[in-house]
Amino acid sequence: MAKVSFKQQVLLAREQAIIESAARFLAEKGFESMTVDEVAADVGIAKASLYKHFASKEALAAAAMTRFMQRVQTELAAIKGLDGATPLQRLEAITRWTMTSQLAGEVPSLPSENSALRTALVGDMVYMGLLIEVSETLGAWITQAQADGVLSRAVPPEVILYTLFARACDPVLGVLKAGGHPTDQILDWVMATCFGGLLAR
Amino acid sequence: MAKVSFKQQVLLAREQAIIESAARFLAEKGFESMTVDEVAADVGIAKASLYKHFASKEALAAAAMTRFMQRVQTELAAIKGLDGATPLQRLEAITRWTMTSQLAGEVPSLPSENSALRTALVGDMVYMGLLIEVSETLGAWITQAQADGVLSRAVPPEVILYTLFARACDPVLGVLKAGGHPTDQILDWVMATCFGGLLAR
DNA sequence: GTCTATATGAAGATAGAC
DNA sequence: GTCTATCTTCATATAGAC
Repeated sequence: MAKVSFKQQVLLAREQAIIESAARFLAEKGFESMTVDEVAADVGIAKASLYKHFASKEALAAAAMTRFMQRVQTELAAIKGLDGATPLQRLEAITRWTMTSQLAGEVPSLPSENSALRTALVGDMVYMGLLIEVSETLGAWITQAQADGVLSRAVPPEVILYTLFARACDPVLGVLKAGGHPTDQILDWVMATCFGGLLAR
Repeated sequence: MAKVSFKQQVLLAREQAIIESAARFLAEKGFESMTVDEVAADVGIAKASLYKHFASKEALAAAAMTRFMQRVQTELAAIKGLDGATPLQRLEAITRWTMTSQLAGEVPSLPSENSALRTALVGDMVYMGLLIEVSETLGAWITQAQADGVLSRAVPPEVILYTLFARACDPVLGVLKAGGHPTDQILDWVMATCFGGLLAR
């Protein structure tokens, strides 16, 4: 374990504060609408100082996305530790967790296909590594749940994986929240439509 | 019927061309990333000329959104004309149609909650009027399908309505398209996950 | 209404003192 | 590393001739 001086710890803490702030703005208004000025102002530092920590707006956003993926991974590790839970229950657990995060304004909205951020992310080894690990964990649960016959076999695992990712950013959550519904109620509804579907059962 | 001179028709056609182009860029890269320059260049006119037609970028985007809503309404009218179709079948038809449009790059991605476009849209009487009409049509089918027992009664009609709106812009479609799957296959998969849910039936 | 040319402003990024 | 002040770019929007 490398020794970390007090000064370095302060710097690291500041860096975390910057990422934290960026993540919130990213969740709130998206990459294009977020400005480096407002992030710096929110943290309470000069913009030039921020640029000492991150080379570009893209790098900053990538750091925020990476931090979120790390949290996902941490949560996945906790869910793996649940003894006796079925793969399906684990999938439901992580989905509910991401939705909760989204309602709390903690999920940076995923960039649209042609975003500058997109390009930066696919070149980010750390982020891509995390993304792959998360995908593999989910993928294993999905195929197992399909084998168990509890998850639909009408669609390939790939489609289920993408759907779960997409639901973490589902705009329906925000609309219902704006409608004044309680959080638990919203979660139940959206989980029901996601897993149960719109058709009656 | 007011008489429309030839000159006016040419202008109207040009205006339609502008809207058409804007709609494509809006679908491709979103409101923030779309620039008035590229729209003007795409249409083949000077930017200043475009501003003779539309007062602002927001107004242009609003026009594109409005045109899309008009198309939705036209499609809804056609679906209403289908004799013997159940409300559920009509809902499935319009959903499949919007997804098809999305894959064709014809659906302007709906603005995130804190967008400048959002503000412009809620103040646009024509757009809001169309949105309300469309919502009422869908709402009627939804409640009827619930009463028939074929659509889930575990969630209020409101949630189903929002979910259908959201699925018209589902990023899963684009990801699967990028993955090289044929359009019909994609439609079947996403329709299945939307209406049938992820759980086995 | 269409054009060329330009004004205006916002935002990403940097220079240079401390 | 942090700051103030500045540079640069680019996108929205407009002026003014035709």
